Amino acid sequence: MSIVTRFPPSPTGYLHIGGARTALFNFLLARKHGGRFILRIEDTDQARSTPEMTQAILDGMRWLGLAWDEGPYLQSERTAIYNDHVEKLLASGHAYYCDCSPEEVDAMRERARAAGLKPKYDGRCRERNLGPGPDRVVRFKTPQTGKIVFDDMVKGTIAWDVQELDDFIIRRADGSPIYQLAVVVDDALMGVTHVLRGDDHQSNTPKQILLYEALGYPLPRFGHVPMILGPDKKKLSKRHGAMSVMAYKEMGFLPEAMVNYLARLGWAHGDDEIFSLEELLEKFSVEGLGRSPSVFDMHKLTWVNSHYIKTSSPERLAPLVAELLTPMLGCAPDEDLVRQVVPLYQSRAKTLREMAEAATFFFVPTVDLTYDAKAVETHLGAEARQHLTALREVLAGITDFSVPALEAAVGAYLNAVSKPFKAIAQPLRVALTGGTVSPGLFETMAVLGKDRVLERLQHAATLIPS
RNA sequence: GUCCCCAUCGUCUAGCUCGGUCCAGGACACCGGCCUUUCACGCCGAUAACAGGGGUUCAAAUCCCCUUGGGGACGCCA
Repeated sequence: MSIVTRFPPSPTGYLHIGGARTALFNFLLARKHGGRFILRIEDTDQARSTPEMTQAILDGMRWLGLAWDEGPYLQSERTAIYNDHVEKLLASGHAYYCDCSPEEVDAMRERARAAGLKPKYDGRCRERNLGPGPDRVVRFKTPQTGKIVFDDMVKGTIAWDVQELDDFIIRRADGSPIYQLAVVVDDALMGVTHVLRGDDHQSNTPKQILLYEALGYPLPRFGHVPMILGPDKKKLSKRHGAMSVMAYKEMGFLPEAMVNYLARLGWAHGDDEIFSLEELLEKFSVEGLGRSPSVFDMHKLTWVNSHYIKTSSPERLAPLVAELLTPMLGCAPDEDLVRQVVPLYQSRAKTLREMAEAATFFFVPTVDLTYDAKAVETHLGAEARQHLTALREVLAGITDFSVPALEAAVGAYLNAVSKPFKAIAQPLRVALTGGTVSPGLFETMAVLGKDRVLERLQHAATLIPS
């Protein structure tokens, strides 16, 4: 049997961490078995759905590399299909019209809650045989006795007493379908065989199973993955900071790092930690999914990201860093220079943004270079001035600015004045970079180039009071 | 409140299906040390968990029950 999965986000928000992980799992499940992965936009709530969010979700999916095979389908364009099904349900006696006002229903729920019972609609319109009319919703006629049992792909057998359910609405008074109806109809019609979704949908499953049965459609397999929690162990939400997957792009995370981290949140394959998308395709299986909620850990995400930064080619990283650098510099940096700078930071930066920020001194003109006052004060004194001036002459005399040549030249100077490298390292660094932290000095000088090195040495000398 | 689900280091987790090989393994973080021109990287090392209580059994992290704790759901949202 061919597997068909889907990811059905609601365009009422961005593609967030939890949604992205669900999408990933569904993508992997389908692709691993040569099946199809469908993207469907659940915008039946016209009041809260926006095209901008749909676009944002698509952008997020693309950034992560989660290519869908079908869709995106828009539920808002399928109203007629849902209505056909509502009519079928009405005709077969599985549904009925109800004219209770929202206030009346609220009151019922309130009473039930006060009595220590589960808040439910009491079914008072069940046998009234109401026809269509304004302000009338359609409710599903939930069986009054029985159990619904299903075998969850991740949690095993789950059972519900049908008495926990009430006659839920399947079509609004304005004629639009409710989620429960729309998902079932679409999943059935689109041939979805496996529904992997968040835990928060677990309680919807019995209702949906009832709908499948009433409609005479075959049931898919359901699987509910636990929620992703914030550091406070509460459901991850905006309170916990960046939720949009694209926000992580802005923060300098690589999509492959995001995918890798997300995959490991709630899923494991032995002790393995690093997975490319290809490896995930090969190793993913629902058996590896965990049953308990997991906490989103920025530290580990960052570590995964630093791993990919270290192992990616400078060619891959350079354009991404340039993109981040542009707004910081006010203009696009020289791509070739970026390519030379990136390797110096691959083991030093944990995010691309960090890399861009740390490397700005390579790109700003010497006159605009910011010198850290504290650094200048502690490292640029009278003695430093002498060394820097002398070093400038030494360096002016060589044409080969390769790392070994620079090492040799500086080494010879140090020998002549019998000083250890330590004596000039920090002054040199401050003079060249404006601060006390940078990649290795010789690499830095090599990339900076002769002209700018001499320029900065001269400029730095002017900062030292004589 | 009612119902559903869950429960191994601070965090992600392996182990649980087929109880012994687990005085519980890996990773991140944290803390030490080494390396060293700064910062990183790298390497070495340390601290750290089977929620509690009952069973079953020769033997339980692994099976059963209860308690506690956590999460989710109870919408004319999805």
